[in-house]
Amino acid sequence: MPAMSTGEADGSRQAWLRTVAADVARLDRSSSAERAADILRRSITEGALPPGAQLSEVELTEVLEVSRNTLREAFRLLTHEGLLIYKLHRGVFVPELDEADVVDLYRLRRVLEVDVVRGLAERDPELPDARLEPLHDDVEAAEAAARADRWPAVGTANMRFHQHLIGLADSARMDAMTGRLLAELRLLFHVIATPRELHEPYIARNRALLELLEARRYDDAAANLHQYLLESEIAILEAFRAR
Amino acid sequence: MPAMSTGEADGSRQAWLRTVAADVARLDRSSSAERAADILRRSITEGALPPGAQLSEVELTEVLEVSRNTLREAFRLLTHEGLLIYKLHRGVFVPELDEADVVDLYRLRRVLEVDVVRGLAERDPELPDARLEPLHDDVEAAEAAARADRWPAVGTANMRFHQHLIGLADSARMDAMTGRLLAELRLLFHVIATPRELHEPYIARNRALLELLEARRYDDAAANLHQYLLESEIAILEAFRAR
DNA sequence: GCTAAGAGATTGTTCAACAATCCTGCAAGA
DNA sequence: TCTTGCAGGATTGTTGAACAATCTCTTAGC
Repeated sequence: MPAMSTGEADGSRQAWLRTVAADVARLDRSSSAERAADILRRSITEGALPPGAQLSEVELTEVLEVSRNTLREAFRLLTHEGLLIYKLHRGVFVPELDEADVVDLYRLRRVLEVDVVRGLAERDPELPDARLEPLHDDVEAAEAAARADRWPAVGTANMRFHQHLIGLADSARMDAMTGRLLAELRLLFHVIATPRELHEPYIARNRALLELLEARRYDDAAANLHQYLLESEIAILEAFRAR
Repeated sequence: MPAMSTGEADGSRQAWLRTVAADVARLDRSSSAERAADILRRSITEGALPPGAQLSEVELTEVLEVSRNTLREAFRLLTHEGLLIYKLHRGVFVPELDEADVVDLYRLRRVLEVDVVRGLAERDPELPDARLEPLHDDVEAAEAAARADRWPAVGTANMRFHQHLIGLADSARMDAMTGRLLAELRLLFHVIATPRELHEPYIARNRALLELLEARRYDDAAANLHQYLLESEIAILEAFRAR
């Protein structure tokens, strides 16, 4: 640990400590179970494993080159993210979400995200512009992906935008909950036939929301987001019924 | 499956199917890992395993009479409930929550619980009085436990009251989140010396809240609950600093 | 007193085996 | 034809032992 003067640079030193801690955590996360979970997570969120699919233990031990016990630990990890469900003595399956799940997920998204934005008003001075940069990057990533006609990437950028939005609240538990909610939401997207119609509207709405945040108009932003999520829920429900 | 006329009794048949499904789920939950997790969960929430304690694998395999693999699966279950934390190559520990965690937990409680109560207004007709009965039972259980000077039991009844309150929203995900939040909250209670001073105020407040709900005065109930949780957070923070 | 090497303990992972449960298909009976 | 009961095979649940990787604590050396 390098010796630094503690007075003026204390804040930057804290920041540095956090980045190092994040790096260490990233290195440490190299357990076989979590690596296997990473691969399965991608397969599920990208749709290679469709809802309702069963994951065979023996088959996956060969593909992932891990033991059955380690694989089962990976299953548990994904189970608690909502990406798999366990049926005792029958195996693990990719969940099949229905309309009630859409309503449930969106209700929680509205509650959490709107509260985060509204809560920003009370601590405006603490929020430097730099905190909004990740959101900015996500918006531009979505716009770039749309120009390249890569709609799944647009969806991914949209997810990140909302995850970063929640991140503004500095609440570890909200971050974790949102991670789960968005992962489950991705499960829904795969049963929808037209990704373009689904994801395109979000691009402009995210940018509009970001501009309200940058202007520090938090109440307007909250109202905007509330309406945004209500309409988004309706759109998904409709796409879901039309599948 | 008994044959029933599908016309008039369709609603009650659906209800019956749900109760059966719930019974089946309850029977199915008998895996060794989950049983071990149940025992450990109680030990942690009741304080037998204090915050900071390490759980040795070899020791617990003997006590719980399960293999190391099964025990580790139980650890994973509890890890994702927030009742244990994994440190790679070092083992599992009971988390030590600090003041920031109190603030975080209460922020989420306020967001979720207040939203549930406020949301009841929109579906008042669907909410029969019977739905409030569990809350009623919890209030009376708390009052009885207080008369018997059993303050930990008062705390348990209080937790159940709030879990049942969330349950009114019929949201499986809110139920799960609340279960986690309240379990973590219990972790905090054990570092506080005076359970009576901590739990006593909740008894009357819960009853007052219940009466507002029974009177269908949802907005008043929501405002009451919001203030209730704000003050409760302050009380816990003070007790925490004074430990 | 401080640093560095090593022994011992603990966790991470694998493998093979057996028990318990589920699914499938088939045959017997109403 | 439809239901019921019963194998048989396949899959999951659990165990125990073994070895590798990592951490912790003690001890030796400066």
